[in-house]
Amino acid sequence: MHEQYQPREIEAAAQSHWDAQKSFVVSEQPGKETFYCLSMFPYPSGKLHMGHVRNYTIGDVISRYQRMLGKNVLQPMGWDAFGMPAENAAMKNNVAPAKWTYENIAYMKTQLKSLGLAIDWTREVTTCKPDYYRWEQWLFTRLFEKGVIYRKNGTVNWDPVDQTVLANEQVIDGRGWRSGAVIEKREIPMYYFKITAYAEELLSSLDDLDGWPEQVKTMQRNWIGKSRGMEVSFPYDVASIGSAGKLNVFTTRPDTLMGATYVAVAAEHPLATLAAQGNPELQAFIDECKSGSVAEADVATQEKRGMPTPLFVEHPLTGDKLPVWVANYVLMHYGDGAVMAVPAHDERDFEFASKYQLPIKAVVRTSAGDEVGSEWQAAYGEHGTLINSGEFDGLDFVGAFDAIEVALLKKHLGKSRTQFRLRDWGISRQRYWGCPIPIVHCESCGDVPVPEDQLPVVLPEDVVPDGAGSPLARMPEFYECSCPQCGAPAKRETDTMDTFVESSWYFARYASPHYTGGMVDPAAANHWLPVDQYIGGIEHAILHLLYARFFHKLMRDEGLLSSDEPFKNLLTQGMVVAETYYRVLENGGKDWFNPADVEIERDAKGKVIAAKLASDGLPVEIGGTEKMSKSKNNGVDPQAMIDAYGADTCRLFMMFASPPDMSCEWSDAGIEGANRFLRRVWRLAHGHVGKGLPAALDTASLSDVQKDVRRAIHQAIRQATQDIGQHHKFNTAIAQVMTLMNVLEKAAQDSAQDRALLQEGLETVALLLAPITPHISHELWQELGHEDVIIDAAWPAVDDSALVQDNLTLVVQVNGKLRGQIDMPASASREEIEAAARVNENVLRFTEGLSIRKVIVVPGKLVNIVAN
RNA sequence: GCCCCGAUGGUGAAAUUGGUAAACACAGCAGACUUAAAAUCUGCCGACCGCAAGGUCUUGCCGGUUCGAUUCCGGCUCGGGGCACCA
Repeated sequence: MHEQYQPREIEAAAQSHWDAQKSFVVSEQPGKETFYCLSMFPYPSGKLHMGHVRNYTIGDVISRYQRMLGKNVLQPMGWDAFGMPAENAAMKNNVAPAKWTYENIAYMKTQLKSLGLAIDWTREVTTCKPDYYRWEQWLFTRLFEKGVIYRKNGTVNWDPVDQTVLANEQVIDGRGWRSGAVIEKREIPMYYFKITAYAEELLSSLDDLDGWPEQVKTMQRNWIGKSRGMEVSFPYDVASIGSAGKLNVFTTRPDTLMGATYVAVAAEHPLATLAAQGNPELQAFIDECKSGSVAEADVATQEKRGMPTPLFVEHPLTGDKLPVWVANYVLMHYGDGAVMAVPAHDERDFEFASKYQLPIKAVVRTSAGDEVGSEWQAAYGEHGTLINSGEFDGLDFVGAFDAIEVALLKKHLGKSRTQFRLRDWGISRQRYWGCPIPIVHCESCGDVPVPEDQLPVVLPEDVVPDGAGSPLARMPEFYECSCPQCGAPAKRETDTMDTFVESSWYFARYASPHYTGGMVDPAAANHWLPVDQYIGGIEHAILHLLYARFFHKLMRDEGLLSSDEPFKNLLTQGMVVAETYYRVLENGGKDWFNPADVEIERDAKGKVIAAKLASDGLPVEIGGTEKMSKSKNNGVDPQAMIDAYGADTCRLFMMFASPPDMSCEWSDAGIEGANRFLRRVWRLAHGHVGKGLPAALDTASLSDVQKDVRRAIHQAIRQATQDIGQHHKFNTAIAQVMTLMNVLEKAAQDSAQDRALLQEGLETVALLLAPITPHISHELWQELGHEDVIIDAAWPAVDDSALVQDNLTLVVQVNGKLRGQIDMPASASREEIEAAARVNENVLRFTEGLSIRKVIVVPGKLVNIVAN
């Protein structure tokens, strides 16, 4: 055993052993319990970032721990390889997205391997390869025929200068990021997944996901947004329009119907279009509403504006004339693109009505009273007893809901309805680097799905996009084809699919990644699925996880697999953040400096007081900790850290810095500390092994001091097992091992028994660290005299007899304040504990002159004496 | 704007069910070893008062429940994630 800890050699040796033995290649083994551990696959952006290192280390710790519990563990990896960054890189460097992507994959794969992850690389999946996406196209055609996919118009960001559709991310302050042109909303035909048909199930089966964080389930429930309300129809004023009709709205507050004072429609609503005929002013307003991005955050934060139309509708119950307004806060795609406005009981309506002097009529008695003042109060939105509502006066919410429904039904002007906030999933993208949509447009046959024997529709890989629309739409060799049904000349669809589609089913493909007979081999899929543990960033809490759940149900309904949900347990990891440093430029912008180039100045207590740039010695501003990003230039390159300290040190630091679901702050000093700890472990083991391996431990004849050491060993096992196995709190598990190391380093090494105890201690350290720092543990295990390898060793078991303690220290409080401690035999009764506490010197001092009202004894913990 | 989450020493954090706030580290300070440096080891380390024993205060802010609140409840402030074409 080498005297120094040499991570480079140790890690290379361990990794080549695993490679040679194919240690992490798994196959279905009937009868052996499976554990499918999956980390969200990366987008091959160029090189690994710290978020990847964190994600994959967490997954690896769980995988290796489960393997030590004796399970058949599957941990696969792949590449979410389609997406916009490849097109951007292509435009910047004049290189084809395919080439750029494949090169990135090759490099990032070497990086992942250097982390020593227990991955079955034979199952690698790359979503931009035809053998993957052909099954996505196959499913598309099946779903299209079933009607689960359909075509309708959708709204997109249109850049009028570049003549192209932009992603929300590419719209900055309402303008195109490259052209600077004001963005317009434009309607184009798209394909949609009918996810709303699964809304009810996506909602209800959340209740069965016990292994998911409550927070994520809440977000999904709110996103799906099931609400019970009323569909209400407002008949048009025939005379003023020259045609009759009904304006339909949906409301969750039909009890406030008698307080509706106007109705508002979205700019895209047919009624708005109708009203704008021969009304240039209104038309101008509608056009203005069409500028800006389609992102809801932009729409919802813009100033609420509106314009009256000359139109009126009739109140369905009173027959009163209500004016029709066009308002920019009404969303066309939610409900019916129109709302009934009750300014007295809805904050947005209140704001709008106040701005445009529309009437406000209170119809609910709230905790704020019967009146509505000039300032909005939260109480106005409460449920309460109806007032000013004619025959409905005095009814509560439920009573009014029912009575108003009866009244509306009688007039055929409304009925109760369940509404979802969830919208169908539009997947058409006018982009090149994505999976082609397998549809052929034929003049006589319409939209024809590409037959199975003609799949895949292969994406040409030698194309360099230029940012002006989709290149496929300009490639006759791609789009010219004949109709699969009638054989006439036809045009292939040139849109590609949303990249969320690929990431919605990759977890199933890993079960049978090379299967050529279908999307998945049902036997393999059912063997491995559902995923036992899924790990990824919290930023995916809604969209990706909802789409993957949806796809799983689609595949189930195709008969491809039998489970209802894809991910049994979910762990959402926090972000990796780091300090930022900048200087303000003359133009007011900021110049960001990488932490690696900045020197820190501290005061006597170690508090950071200033920072300067190493290269010029001049001060820089400290910008606070933020998510590692290119824009803030605060990224720390994991490769540099692995090269300098080794993978084990990086993994240990990452797992120790904070629990996985919290954000994790990068610290150069912290990684030094992690490295120091591994060197300490190595040094202790080296000293121990150098003296020859000891004989077996005789647990029956331990001295009190030796019992203390052994208790420390088994306390560490107990705690670390709980922390890793149950709570995924790797930071406290590591702290336990550190505490154990502190004990072992101080323990005697004189007698054979001492040395046997140290052997047990060091084996425990190696085993408890094995999932976290697998390379050093691999090496230590051999040095400690084991023939087998540590990845196949069993996780250590707690010897309860080692934990027994004869005496306990209890805390004594007076009125909840700590006043002393008493040592008591573990067997002491309540009465004995209370008696001992009462005569404690400090307790007597603080209870002098007071009478004791109550004594609370918490066994094994404390005594609280209540006195006054 | 809407939904979700978070806030504890100089720093990262810990605290089974409401029961000793600050475990384990990092940084810092003092010392040992060394010709020196590195490495390593030992001690101190929330704030304030005190020679000390000890005391008072302290978990973003305000209030409540409780013998006892970092933990539960109500109301704020600030920070983060998501908002359907970033992945």
